[in-house]
Amino acid sequence: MQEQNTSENEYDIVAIQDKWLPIWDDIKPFNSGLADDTRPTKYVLDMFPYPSGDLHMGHAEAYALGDVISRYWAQKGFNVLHPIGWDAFGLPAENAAIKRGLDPRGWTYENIEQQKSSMRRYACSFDWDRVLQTCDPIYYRWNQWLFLEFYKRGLAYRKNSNVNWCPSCQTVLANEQVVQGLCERCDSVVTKKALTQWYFKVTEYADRLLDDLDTLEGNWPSKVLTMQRNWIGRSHGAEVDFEIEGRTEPVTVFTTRPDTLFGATFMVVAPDSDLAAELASGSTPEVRMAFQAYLDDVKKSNDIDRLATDREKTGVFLDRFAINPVNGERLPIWAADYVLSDYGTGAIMAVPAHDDRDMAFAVKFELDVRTVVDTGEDDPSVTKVATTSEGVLVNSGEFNGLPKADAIKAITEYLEISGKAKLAKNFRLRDWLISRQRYWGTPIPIIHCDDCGEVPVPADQLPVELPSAAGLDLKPKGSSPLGAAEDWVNVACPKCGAAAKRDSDTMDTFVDSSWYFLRFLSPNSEEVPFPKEEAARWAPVDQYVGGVTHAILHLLYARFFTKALHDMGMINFEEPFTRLLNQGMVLMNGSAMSKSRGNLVALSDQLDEHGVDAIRLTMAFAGPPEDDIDWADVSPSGSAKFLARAWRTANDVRSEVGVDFAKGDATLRKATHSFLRDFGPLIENFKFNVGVAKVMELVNALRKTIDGAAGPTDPAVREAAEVVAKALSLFSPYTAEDMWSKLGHQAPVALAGLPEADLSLVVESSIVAVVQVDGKVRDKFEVATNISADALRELAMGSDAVKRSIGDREIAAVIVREPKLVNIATK
RNA sequence: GCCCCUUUAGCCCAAUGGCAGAGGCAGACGACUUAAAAUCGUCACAGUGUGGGUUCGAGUCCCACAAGGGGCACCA
Repeated sequence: MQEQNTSENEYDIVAIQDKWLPIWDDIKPFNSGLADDTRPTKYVLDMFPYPSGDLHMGHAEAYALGDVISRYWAQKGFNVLHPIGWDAFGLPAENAAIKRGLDPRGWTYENIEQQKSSMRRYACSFDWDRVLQTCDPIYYRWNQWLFLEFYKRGLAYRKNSNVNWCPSCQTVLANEQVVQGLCERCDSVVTKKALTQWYFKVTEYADRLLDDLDTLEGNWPSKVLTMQRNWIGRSHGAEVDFEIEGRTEPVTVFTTRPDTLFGATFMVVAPDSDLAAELASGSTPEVRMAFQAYLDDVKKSNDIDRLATDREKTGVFLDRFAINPVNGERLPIWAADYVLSDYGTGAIMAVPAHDDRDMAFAVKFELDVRTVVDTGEDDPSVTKVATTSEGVLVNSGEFNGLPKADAIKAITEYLEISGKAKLAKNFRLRDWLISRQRYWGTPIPIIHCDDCGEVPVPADQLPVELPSAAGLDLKPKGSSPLGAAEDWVNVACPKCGAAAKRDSDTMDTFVDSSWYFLRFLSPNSEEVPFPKEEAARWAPVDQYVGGVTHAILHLLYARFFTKALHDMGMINFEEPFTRLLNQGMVLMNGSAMSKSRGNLVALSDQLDEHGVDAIRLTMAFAGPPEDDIDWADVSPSGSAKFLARAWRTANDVRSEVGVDFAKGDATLRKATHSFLRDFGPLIENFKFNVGVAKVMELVNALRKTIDGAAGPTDPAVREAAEVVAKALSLFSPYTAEDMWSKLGHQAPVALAGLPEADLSLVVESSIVAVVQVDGKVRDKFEVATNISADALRELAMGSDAVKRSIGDREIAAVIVREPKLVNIATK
């Protein structure tokens, strides 16, 4: 048989892609910045990519899912801001540059161009007029501006502290770069080093960062909320002052269990604290030597040892004594590394009977155990197993008999009168170390002058641009490569004019990503980081989409920035991301894709083989978006097959644009409108996989109608095909656009608008009712949907099958749920 | 060690406390074809990881356990 015009009748995704991409470039359907746009606004944001190489399967999933949401709101008539940019500063660019002897700029911008072109092909609904790159001076000058605003307010400060140090890379590492105590890049054992570094005072916002998580409940994954709560880690308790023999000032300890004060049998101080050094120095020569030896040991230890479970407790007795404020007892003071110098006050009261760690220590060094809370369990002073649960006080003088909560209150209040205690809280959260001794980042806009100290770079001298990397040795050597850029680093002090030096550190790249969502509102402004009125119009982000790997750091830092900017009067909201979706990962045969595992699937190969639309559809259809996708379990060729099937239906329609749908086949119209009823809520609740299944269902119904009695001229066929094209545009925009065109419409289908369901077409006049006996189905019959309970009960009781099933048993109850169900319970 | 999530057909996954199956993959069969591919169509006795409980009724709620995944882990 002779084939007809092939291009007309065969689904050719490559031709379709080539046809529509330039047309979209021309008509810019997703331009969000038109002045006369009166549509309501939505801000949908995907976490921006790091430009390391081309896009991979993980990007493909994340951006496909974000695009479903963005395109959905566009179809619902919203002016959607859906921008994209690049998180372009950072170590990988610098390392690649070192390896190849190139400027990180070249590597970075090449990768950005590569990703940009892949993104366009991938047909995300981005507003391409709002692109930003954090390594552009026009972007990072505002990092510097914000840093200086923070500095003015005391939110940016410099301090000396013990930081993570990789002896091989010769650089400070962020906490997230330390994996199981090893440097993530070279696997060297990470040590601690005392360095003066810049910090952002995140802890000042600890309470608000914690409390405001409640406002996100239901809109963020509960897993992320839990992780943030744990990370901030607020504990309530009391600070209690202990007099120290031979010392004027008392030592304050933080405890969450002031109710156990009578059970304190010793005190422990962090060995690396000033207090420990001072107490030791006031002790005997033997103690001083023992302490110094212990301190050296502790400093040599690393996180691998520290984090080992079941680790033996170590410590050294300082031969000094504290006085228990509740009973005047002398408590020996020990230095031990299970007490941290940077949490609480670096000193604790030890209550071995009711704390596992104190008990382990007491057992090891044969210290007293005194039970002061009766929990009903065996006596810890006998068993040497601490009891930490609720109970009533014993051995606690006038407080005996009080339950835990009351005792905490009573003892704290009792000590408060004499000024020896007060209620207190502590956080696990630490301030954010933002200095990096690296080249490829935002220079810190501070000048160090011998006379004036830290001098902020005046605002009119921003940006402090990164000098060219030419001639600089970027290899890590413990201090920033920028220090060697003589022309750049040596400047006159802005205050006194004397010779001074620029701060040569750069900022952590998490600073860049902490406020980029606001920069999209005016990515090229040289006047302001973002205009207040634009922020009021668009922000906060209505829907944020990204990986759960950023559950703590990025999201916490962005929340901190948002609160700080709020307090600076720049924005009128306090949470940056109203709703959050964490998509899963793309795996291959059960594990993360990697070159070394040999299970890498190249996105570009997949796109070449199956087409963009099929890959995007597969991502959405694979399962719930937060679940991982195992690429071995899904079928991109099946997706392509479905798309061809859907596309063919549009090709088969034989009626004119504007035909009266009301005259169409009732069965198909019902399918179309129940689809319309179900689809929106599914997408809004992130059930994209179910949404795709519903489109498939509608396509099946449509196919059946075209091939059936109603045929391709039936108006309902056109109605259904148009709905399919519009719905499919969220997942597979090329195919949808081509269908829309075949149906006689102008591009873009993306803005054609999903109609509301006509529910009158969906209502059933009759329904199949089920009769159960003791929960088992025994009969069913068709009844009117408006049947009364009595009538339904009557029908059910009259059924022969039901009677047979009941037999001669006595009926206990008849539950009627009209019009669907009757359940007869027997005795 | 503590906390959280998941467990439904060979596989991926649906199912407001009310007939366990929406959709897909793989498979079987049929139509079309000389044949195959493509296309169109037909085909599902799994009793929902295990054991208890609540209920007229449980995949769904509660408890315990198991397996898999994730988070936290000397934070006083």
